[in-house]
Amino acid sequence: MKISQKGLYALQALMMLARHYNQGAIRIRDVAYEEDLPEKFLELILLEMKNARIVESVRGAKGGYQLRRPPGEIRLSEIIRLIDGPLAPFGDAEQLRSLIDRDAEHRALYQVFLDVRDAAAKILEHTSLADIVGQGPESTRRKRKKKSEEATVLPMVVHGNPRGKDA
Amino acid sequence: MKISQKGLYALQALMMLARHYNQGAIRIRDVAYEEDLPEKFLELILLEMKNARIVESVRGAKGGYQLRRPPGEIRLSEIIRLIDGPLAPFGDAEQLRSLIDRDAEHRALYQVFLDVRDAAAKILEHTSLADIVGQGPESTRRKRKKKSEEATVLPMVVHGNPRGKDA
DNA sequence: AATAAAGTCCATTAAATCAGTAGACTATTT
DNA sequence: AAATAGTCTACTGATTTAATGGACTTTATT
Repeated sequence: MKISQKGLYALQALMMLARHYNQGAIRIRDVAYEEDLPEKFLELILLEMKNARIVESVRGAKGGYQLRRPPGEIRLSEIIRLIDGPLAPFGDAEQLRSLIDRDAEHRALYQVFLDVRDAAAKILEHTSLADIVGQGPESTRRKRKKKSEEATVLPMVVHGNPRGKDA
Repeated sequence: MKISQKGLYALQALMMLARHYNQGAIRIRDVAYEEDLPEKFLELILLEMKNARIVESVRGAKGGYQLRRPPGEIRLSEIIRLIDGPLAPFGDAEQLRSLIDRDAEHRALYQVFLDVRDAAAKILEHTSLADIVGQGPESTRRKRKKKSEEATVLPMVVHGNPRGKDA
């Protein structure tokens, strides 16, 4: 799963609306200004999220957008799936399961893809907007672990990473 | 992280070479035929993997490609990073860490992205070609868990998935 | 030495996706 | 009626993706 610029904008916009939850409708212009997003592009994004019933709009003067549900009930997985599609790194979970059944030669590879998607899903299904804006009372998310176990992910040693990045 | 068609081809090609490890050089044509990949495209992919020192080539008649290291020492993360870039869903790990430091407003969001990338990295760094072709003796990978705990990832209930896919 | 086999390198391309922008239209408030 | 603000449709330029084609180089075999 890759999160596009558009996906990031969507998440930022919703975080802003979450911060202003229960303060009535917020104008697109204000969301765009506060989060520094391209206004016209944001317009399309909010429209899409309205159609997906994540936000609702108020038209006309004094109009704007607001969340349709409390921030604690909007999970990141929902937003990301809407804007950027399935969480799986290749295809979607359904396809992968089918390939694991049918394609004996590559079964193990697809199983790894599915494991990756499950790991991502586990995190993103359990994290809500409330968890990532300062003040949420209802928390979907289990607390971060302390600095003690920030284990580097590379116990296998050997050969190193040929690019400097993403170690 | 998204795995492209090209990335999948790369993985399939390397699985094939892993299956034929220690059998000398295999022609591009044979890899393409056995894995059903577009031959000319595969040519570019193998060249790229040669430059990354994952495979080596033998030129001229009786030439072909072979792995440069045993299948147990080639991790999926290495291949995917080469072809499709960083494992993080947005930017790379370095960037995310920097954003977590500098962007107070969105810190928690970027931390979630980093958590997702760490989860993917943990799986892909620990899985080698040997783990996903039938016969590998050296296994990098911890065994799959049994059918008992195939836990569905959605304990939060509520609202359901608006698309039918990738549940 | 000639030929065939095989990888290498360079250029091009059609289609899709991405990241917007523009403008006319509709609904609501003042 | 005027001003405000969301809605909808269309377009665009840039980039990426998934290839293809063809000339060139290297090596083995005859």
